[in-house]
Amino acid sequence: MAHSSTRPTSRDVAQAAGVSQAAVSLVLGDKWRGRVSQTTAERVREAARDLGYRPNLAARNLRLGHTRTVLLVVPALTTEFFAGVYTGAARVAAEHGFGVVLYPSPEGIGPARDPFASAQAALDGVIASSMAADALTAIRGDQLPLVMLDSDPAGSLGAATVNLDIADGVRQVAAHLLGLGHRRILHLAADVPSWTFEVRAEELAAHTAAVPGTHLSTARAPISIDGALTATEAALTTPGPRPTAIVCDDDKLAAGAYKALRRLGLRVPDDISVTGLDDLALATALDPELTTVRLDAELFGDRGMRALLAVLDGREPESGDIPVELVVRGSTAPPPTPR
Amino acid sequence: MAHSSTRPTSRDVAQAAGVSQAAVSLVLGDKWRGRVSQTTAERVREAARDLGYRPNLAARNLRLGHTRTVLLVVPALTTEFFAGVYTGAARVAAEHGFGVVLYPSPEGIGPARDPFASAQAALDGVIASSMAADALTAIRGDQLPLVMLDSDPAGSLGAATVNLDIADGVRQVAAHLLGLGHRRILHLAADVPSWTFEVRAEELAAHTAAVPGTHLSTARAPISIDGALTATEAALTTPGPRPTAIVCDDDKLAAGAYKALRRLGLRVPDDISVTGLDDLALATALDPELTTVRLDAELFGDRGMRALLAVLDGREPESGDIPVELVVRGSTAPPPTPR
DNA sequence: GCCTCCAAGTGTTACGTATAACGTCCGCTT
DNA sequence: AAGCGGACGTTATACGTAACACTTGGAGGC
Repeated sequence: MAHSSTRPTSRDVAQAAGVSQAAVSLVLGDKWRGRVSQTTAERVREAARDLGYRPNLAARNLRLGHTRTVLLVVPALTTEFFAGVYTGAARVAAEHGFGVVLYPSPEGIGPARDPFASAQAALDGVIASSMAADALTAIRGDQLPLVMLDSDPAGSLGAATVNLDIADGVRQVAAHLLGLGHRRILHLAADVPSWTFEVRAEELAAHTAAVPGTHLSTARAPISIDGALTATEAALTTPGPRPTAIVCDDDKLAAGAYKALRRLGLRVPDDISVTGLDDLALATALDPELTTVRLDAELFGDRGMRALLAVLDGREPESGDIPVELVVRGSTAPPPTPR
Repeated sequence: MAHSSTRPTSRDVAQAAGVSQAAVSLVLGDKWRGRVSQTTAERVREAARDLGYRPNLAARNLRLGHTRTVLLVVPALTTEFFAGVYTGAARVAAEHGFGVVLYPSPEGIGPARDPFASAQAALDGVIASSMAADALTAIRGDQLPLVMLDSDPAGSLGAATVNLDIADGVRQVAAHLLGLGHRRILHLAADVPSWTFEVRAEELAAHTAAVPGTHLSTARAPISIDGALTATEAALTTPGPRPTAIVCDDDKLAAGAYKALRRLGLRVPDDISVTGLDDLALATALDPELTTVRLDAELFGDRGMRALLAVLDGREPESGDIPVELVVRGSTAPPPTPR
């Protein structure tokens, strides 16, 4: 409360402690090992505390040339999945003195092709999830360190990628269903052009084709309960033998499938089995509880952030996909015996 | 690509365009009405484009003394509700050239009492949701403009508040249930010390008490499906007449109640009615679909951000609670006729 | 007794931007 | 003809911080 009503600066602290501004910077920056005496350091800290001093981040960032802030680009915030990714990323960021700002892309906020204008912060790096290639090249043009989540390692222009082992998850689902005896399977696919969903389709096709006599059909729906409802209803009311299992690209689609099946008077799992992918809270709210693939969203964000920190340090990011786990619940059973 | 490999500065642009750095600032800052000629301005813009110039935000923030960045403090990110609040707030922020950084508080990231250290950005203001009083005073101590969401207007130390009209929502639920003939009601309450949940309890008590012969009981559960499951099961297996309706503090609790009822062999809504509050995607995934109170999360964030912008401008924030709407679905019906 | 060296600091500078204050030329009025 | 103001810039400065280069007063070595 020296004289001014504005926020105290390091110079105000220096004056209060009777030292130079440089000494304050040394002490508060913990760089004072053999440069400032114990007692002076304590005096500085006390003055800072008394004045309620907080360093001006803008000035620090300007001086240092970096901001310790990264941008997390996510496709949407309509499930808790990406909230989990954010939480995981933000936790390890905080451990390393970094902050995370979120950019729900692309049709969300602001001009879609300029995440940087919207994220008002100056950035040290970017973690981008399931991003379209053109937006990717725009970011690359900015020379910012970049980590891609859930993206084709081959198509990422050399950016580091961190992926969940979705392929293995789909393999587990296929093995589970085929092991129960299912041979007519409907794939309820997300109608979103994204690498991760292509992987699901390819992997499922490959594994079902490996078992003779298996038939795989596909229905596409936007990722919403109602979208899945109508798509499933349409797929199940076409002529021909009915599938005995529905593999959904995510849990939300599965919830829509449940509703379609109820409308059609079919019972899960007696008449038809259903699987999801994500393991959202939704999965255990359904009746019966959904057999699904558990994705560890927080670990995903965690690994993504660690990879970005590695890139920033010039180190090699840890490689290897994140394992996923099939969680068998009540929505899958052997197919009904034909009579 | 003049000479340096670092990011181009406004001075580089000036050199390329053959003008002074000040002129560049004028042009790019759109302050050149009668100060720079049309043709020079165009030349500057072209040079900036060619060099891929992006202003250094840290330098701008330092010069300007503000950051156009606000902090949004939310209790958790485990449902899409606060994701919606963020989305709404970020949208209007972007429209006004502001950015939003998120701080999931308090047991989440970093040292709980210092949101500012974790949010690495320098801040112009704070929007805080359902916040405990001690954290509130810590923020107030920093003299930052503050808007409180979902908080007691009387206890906010003079900070602006923006609230959903939860009281009216609860009133609508009570009127709906009482109108159907329910007289024994169980309140499945969130076991979280927060003003918004106190309001729900008080309001429900007041409205049921207004109808003679009505009995209200209460069960408390943490906000999770499993927590609600066990609490509901316990409440319904105590001796005495069974309630005919369960009013849940939010949709997630309602999902837990559904599971408990299924275990007990009770049917919704024939044996017992259930209501929620939030209208998450979960509500329509349940069978039967949940009668609940729709909260417009994005509008909530929108109004919160607008209020903060008003405070920053020295204007008076718009007052008045945000209306909510009862959505009647299949989970409520008249109570079973005693026989 | 002189040189060296270290602890304990201080003075100064640069980061990149926005803007206030200042110059200059020229056309036009009075 | 003198002056005046608008168009079109430029020069200089400050924002608050971190770090480099320097100073100073002893203590210790030989």
